[in-house]
Order: sequence, then structure tokens, then C-alpha cells
Amino acid sequence: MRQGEREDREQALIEAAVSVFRTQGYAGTSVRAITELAGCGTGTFYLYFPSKDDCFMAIIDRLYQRVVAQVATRRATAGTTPAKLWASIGAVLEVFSAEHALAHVVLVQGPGIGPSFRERLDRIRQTFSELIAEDLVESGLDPWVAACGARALLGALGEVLVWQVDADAPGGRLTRAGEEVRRRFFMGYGLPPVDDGREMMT
Amino acid sequence: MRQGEREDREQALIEAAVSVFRTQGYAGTSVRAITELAGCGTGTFYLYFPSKDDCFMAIIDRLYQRVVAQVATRRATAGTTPAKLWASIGAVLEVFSAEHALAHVVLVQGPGIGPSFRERLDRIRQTFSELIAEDLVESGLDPWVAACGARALLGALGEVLVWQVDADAPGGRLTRAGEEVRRRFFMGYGLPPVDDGREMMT
Amino acid sequence: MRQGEREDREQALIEAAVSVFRTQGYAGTSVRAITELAGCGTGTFYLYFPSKDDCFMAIIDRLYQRVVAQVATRRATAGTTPAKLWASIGAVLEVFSAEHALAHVVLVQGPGIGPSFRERLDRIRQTFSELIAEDLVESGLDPWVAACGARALLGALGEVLVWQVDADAPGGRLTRAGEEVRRRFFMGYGLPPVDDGREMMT
Amino acid sequence: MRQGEREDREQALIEAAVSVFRTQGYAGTSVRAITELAGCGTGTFYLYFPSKDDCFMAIIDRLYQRVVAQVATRRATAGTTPAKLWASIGAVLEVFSAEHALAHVVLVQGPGIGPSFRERLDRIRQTFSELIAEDLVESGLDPWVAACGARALLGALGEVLVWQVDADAPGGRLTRAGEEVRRRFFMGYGLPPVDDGREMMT
DNA sequence: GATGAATGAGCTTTCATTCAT
DNA sequence: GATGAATGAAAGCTCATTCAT
Repeated sequence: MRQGEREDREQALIEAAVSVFRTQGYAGTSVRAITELAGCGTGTFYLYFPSKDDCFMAIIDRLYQRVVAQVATRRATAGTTPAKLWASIGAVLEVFSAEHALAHVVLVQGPGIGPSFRERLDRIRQTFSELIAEDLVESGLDPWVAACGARALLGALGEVLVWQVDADAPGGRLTRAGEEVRRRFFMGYGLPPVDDGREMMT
Repeated sequence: MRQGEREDREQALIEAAVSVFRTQGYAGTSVRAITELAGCGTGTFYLYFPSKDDCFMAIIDRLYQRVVAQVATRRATAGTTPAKLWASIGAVLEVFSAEHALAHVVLVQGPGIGPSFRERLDRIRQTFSELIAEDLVESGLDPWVAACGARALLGALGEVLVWQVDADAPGGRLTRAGEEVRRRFFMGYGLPPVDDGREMMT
Repeated sequence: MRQGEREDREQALIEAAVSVFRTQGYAGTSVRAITELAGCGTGTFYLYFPSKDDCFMAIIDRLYQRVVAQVATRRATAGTTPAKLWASIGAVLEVFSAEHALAHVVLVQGPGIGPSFRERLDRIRQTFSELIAEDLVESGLDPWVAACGARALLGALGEVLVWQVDADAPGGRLTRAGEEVRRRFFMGYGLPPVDDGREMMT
Repeated sequence: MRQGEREDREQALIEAAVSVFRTQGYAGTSVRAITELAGCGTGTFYLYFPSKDDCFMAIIDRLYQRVVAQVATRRATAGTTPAKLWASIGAVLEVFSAEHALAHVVLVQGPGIGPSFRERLDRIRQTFSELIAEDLVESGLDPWVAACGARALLGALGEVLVWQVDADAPGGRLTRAGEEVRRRFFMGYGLPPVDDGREMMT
């Protein structure tokens, strides 16, 4: 089997998994339901993931990797600290918008599954919120206030994403809502708004 | 059996349930684990809740009722619209702080369990976010911006609560973090800060 | 408590038990369902019967005792052997007709519950079928043919009773059907019909 | 998996089920007990039957289908109405004799399990008793007498079968007892005996 | 590599029975 | 005597995972 075939099937399985997880919840999703939707046998699932848990972990990681990559890309071309912060949030919005099904499942189901998932997600959240917090501290905020703000921002962005996805809003609407949150966040912390010429919708 | 005895045991079961749900997740929690922690037989559980699902629903409802009651109380003594908004958020903080274990479980596990729970939680979130949004609209904001802000606020408050509870922060710290979010929220939306003389920690 | 009160309540419990057993089956009947119908607490049930099994046994025994008593009464006034046989069957019909609910439950549910019930019922059936068989032998039939006939008669009477009760037939119809079976039975075995002046319906 | 393998295992499960049902009763039989006797895991049971109830229903249906088929076969070669009646009863005897374990369980346990089983069995009984009754009416009997006789015959045959099976009588003895019932039935209703040259035992 | 039949641990739930009131 | 809350054994059933084909 070509490498590509393997990736295609893994992709199909992940998409099927995301689809079922989203409507049925993690516990309500059986491996059989995933494989049936993906159009393969149950045993095949285990050629791609060591367990159901690992499949969900792979979903989390996939989203995380994309966010990390996009954030790095966007920050590289930003000059000032506020611009970096602005760009980081924008990067998250871009990925969440492009992978909204993935993001929805990770944000909604992830935290509730169990301790190991909580831990993995917390590590990710921690990574990102520390990045934000550092930018805020560099912008002159008290460290505790910064940490608090970073967390609040994460929560706000996640909630707004889920809200829009649940409402079946088109990608543009989703992004615009995220951008609105970013703008208010900057205002709330007295930071200068940034014009990066990227706003997709006006 | 005295009325009080029944309530005591129901309370013990809910507390045990919250404790196990929080560490093991909803699906990872067996009824037996709850009753063992509560110190009664498995069958006893079913004298108080028709099913495991209903037990979780009872947890959700209990939190919701307290929030609704507290919000009503605090709004009653507030004058201007911004003061009502300020008071509403404060009411949520008070309840979440007092019932942080309950709130943590509802916020973290609730959304992921399954469609029926999502629905119930969404109804509650909808109720509260509409209240906030109305205050924002009355304060002169565009309806869509207001709706967006209300959702963002819910997400931010929830995330900050969970963050603090996970960090085993004392109740005072938790409240202070929430108040910080409220303050930044007001600034973000250009609303005048309110001094209600209620800040518990300084 | 007067003796009569105790018997009244036992009667009420048995009637309730028969009613629920009949519609729900033995296993489908909970003690609580019986006591609710009888209008007393669950614990009270155990003041009258040592167990659910024993309650059913009591129902069986009650029917059996009435049949035995009635058969003895009717046989006492019969002269010839065929007349005794005729009278015995008539006695059964009288009791089954008067206690059709009891009989229905015993005949339909009894055999399927479990080994101990089967055994008890078999003993009863054995008792009665031997009586019939002896009459047949005395009337000149081969013992094996007689045994066979006695069993067949029991089955035929039971089936006809259940059929009529299920059809909600009035008691008279039920008796007439039984008498028809008795008449054909006598013809089948070449016995002279008996006129005991007892046919209730014509 | 070959088609034959699947049928073999289903057959093994049905045989195990019949064996346990017969000794323990329906409610007293656990699925685990069946699978242990059949030599497979508990989950395997549910690959063959959707539920314990459906397994019993399958047993009922299997017996019913065989009776229907055999009756049709035997009636096809019978000339006169009495001969058809004679042949129908003979067909039932043949099947009950060949499948006496199945028949025993259906006759003894079936009626007591619950309303849905009663209903299914009644439909079957109704089917067969109407067939018999029609033959009797064609032979000149009053419809009500015929219906009564058909029911009585069913009861008599069932009782005699169960009696012989409980006594561990060999198949030949069982058949002979049934034939004796048939002969007496014909005499009881004044029908001419039929010699179909099929009597297996003399 | 792909399959799906087989497995059995473990779940939620019921209910006969007990016993403190 | 009467009650019904409490109990826990045991049931039916599901599903992640394995492995022979």
C-alpha cells in the first residue's frame, strides 16, 4: 500500500470519528460506528490507532500541531509585541475556522472524557496561555492579571467558536465573531488595535 | 423518615457524585463508585434518582436554580443598566465560588456527555447570555456584538473558574479572578466600572 | 387483631397476587406491585407469606384443597363407578368455574416458574389423574390406556378453562364447555353418560 | 465464516437454551448459563439473538414452522375430511415426537412468561384449533362443539406429550400415547377411525 | 493488509427481602 | 402489627479489543 493510501484511510477514520464523537459524545461512540461511517471493518481501526483513546488523542494532537504551526508562522512576520499577540490570536482563529469540526469536538468532548485527556488538554492550554500571558506582561501588565487574561481569552474564544459551530454559521461568520472577541480583548487590556490587513470579512 | 434525613442523604449522594464525576468523567463513573463514596448500597441510589443521567441532570439543575435566584436578588437592588449587568456577573461569581465543585463538573463534564445534556445546558446558557446581551444592547451596543460579547463572557468566566478550581485556589482567589474578568469585560465594551462595595478581596 | 382481619388481608393479598400474576407473569410480578394493589406496605406481605414463592405455592394449595374437598363431597353421593368419575369431573368444573382466576394462574403460570413448582403441581396432577385412572380401570379399561386417558382429560379440561377465561366468557359458558368435554370423554371411552341432575346451563 | 458454521452455532445455542429453560424455567435461566452450556462467551449469544426474549421466540417459531410444514404435507395426501383431520393430528405427533425437547419447553414455559409470549402462542394455537374445528364442522358438528373439541384436543395432546417427556419415555411410547388420544377423540366425536398405515408402534 | 466473529469484563438497573421505627 | 427505606446479589446487555482467516 502506498503511503498516501494509508494516510487517506487514516484521514477518513479521523473524519468519521470526529463526526460521530460530535453527535454522540465520546462514551456514546462505538468503534463500530466509526468504522461503519468510514466504510471499513472494525479490525481495521486498530491498524491505525492502538485504541479508541489514542484515536481521540490523535484528534487533539492534530489540532494542536496545526495551531502551533500557524501561530509560529504568523508571529514570525509580526513586529511589536501587541502585533505578535494579535497575530497569535488570529492564527488560532484561522485554524479553528478551517478545522471547526475538529475544534468543536476537542473543546466540547475533550475535557470531560477523563483524567488523561484533561491532562493533555491542560498542557496544551497551558502552552498557549503562557504565550499570551508573556505578551501581556511584555506589554506592561501585572503577571497575575496577564495569566488571568490569557485564560479568559482562551475560554472566550472557545465558547464563541462552539456557539457559532452549533449554530451552523458559515466559516466567515465564525471568524468575524472571533475577531470581535480579539478586538474587545485588546480594548479591555488597553492595548492598541492592530491592522494586519487580514480581516477576511468586513 | 424525617424530611431532613432524606435531604441529607440526597445531598451526600450528590456530593459523592460530583466528586467522582470530577475525577473520572461521566462515563468513567459507575453508580457503584458513587454509592461507595456516599456510604450506601447501590440500590439506594435509585431511591433518590431514577437513573445516572437524572442524577447529573439534578446537579445541573441545582446549580442553575442557585444562579437564577442569586441573579434575581442582586439585580433587584441595582439601579442603572450597567449596574444590573455588573451585579448579574457578580451573582454568578458568588454562586460559582460557593459551589465551585458543582460548577466545575457542570462546566467540564456536562457538554461532552451527550446530546440531551448539551441541549439542557444550551438552554441554560442561552437564558443567561440573553440576559447579558439585553443589558449590552440597552447600553447602546449593536445586537450581534452584544450576543457575541455575552457568549464570550460566559466562556471567559467558565474557563477562569475551572482554571482556579483545578489549581485548588481558595474561594477568595477564585472570586478575584472572576472580578478581574468582569472589570476587563466592562473596559472592553466601554462601560463605566461600578462600585457596589461588594468586592470581597482587595 | 381479630382472626378475621388477618384472613381478610391474606385474602386481599392473594387476590391482588392472582391479578398481577395473571397479567404480568410470575417473574414480571414484583412484590411491590402486589402490595400496592392490595393497599398495604411491602413489608406487610412478609407477615403473611415467607416469600414470593410461598405466596404462589399458597395459591396452588388453595385451589388444590378446594378441588379435593369438592371431589370428595361429590363422590360421596355417587353410586356406580362411572357416576363417581362423572361426579369427580363435575366437582373440578365447579371449583374451576368458581375460582377461575385462581385456576387460570395456576394452570398458565405454574408449570413454567421452576422445578419446585413443577414438582408440586405434578404431585397434584398425579393425585387427580390416578383417581380418574382408577375409575377407568374399574370400568374395564387397560391400565395404560386409563392412565393415558386421565392425563388427556386433565389437559383437555385445563385448556378449555383457560380458553374460556381468556375469552372473558361468563361462568356458565365455562361450565358448559367443561361439561361438553366430559360428555365427549365418556363417549370416547365407551362409558355410559350419567344424568346427575346437576347441569347448570342447558 | 461458512454459512454452515453459523447455523451450527445457532443450533448449539438453541439446544443449550432449550435445555436450561426446561430445567430452570424462563426467568430462572440466565444468558450466561446458556452460553456456558453452549461453550461460548456471553457476548456471542447476542450475535445470534437480539435478546433473551427473541431467543425464546425463535424457539417457538422453529417449532411452529415445522408443525405447519408437516401438517401441510400430511393433509395433501389425505382424501376425506376425517382423513385430513386424522392426518393433521398425526403430523403434530410426528413433529412433537421428533422435537420433544423443543415442544416441552414451548408448552410448559411459553404461556407463563408474559403477555407478548402468550399472544404469540395464542395466535399459533388459534391457527391450529381453527383448522381442526373446520374439519369437525365439515364432519357435521355444531360450530361451538367443534371449537370446544379442537381446544380440548390441543390441551389433551400437549398434556400427554409433556407427561411422557417428563417420564423420559422413548419417542415411540410418546407417539403411541398421542395416537391413543387421537383414537379416543375420534370415538368421542363419532368419527370413523382412519387407517393410514402410519402407526409406527403396535 | 483487511476483516468481523468472538470474547468477557463491566456497566446500569431491578427487586426480594430485612429491620429500625 | 405495619411500614417502606435500605440493601446487594444478580441479571441483561454493550463494546473495546483480539486474532484466525
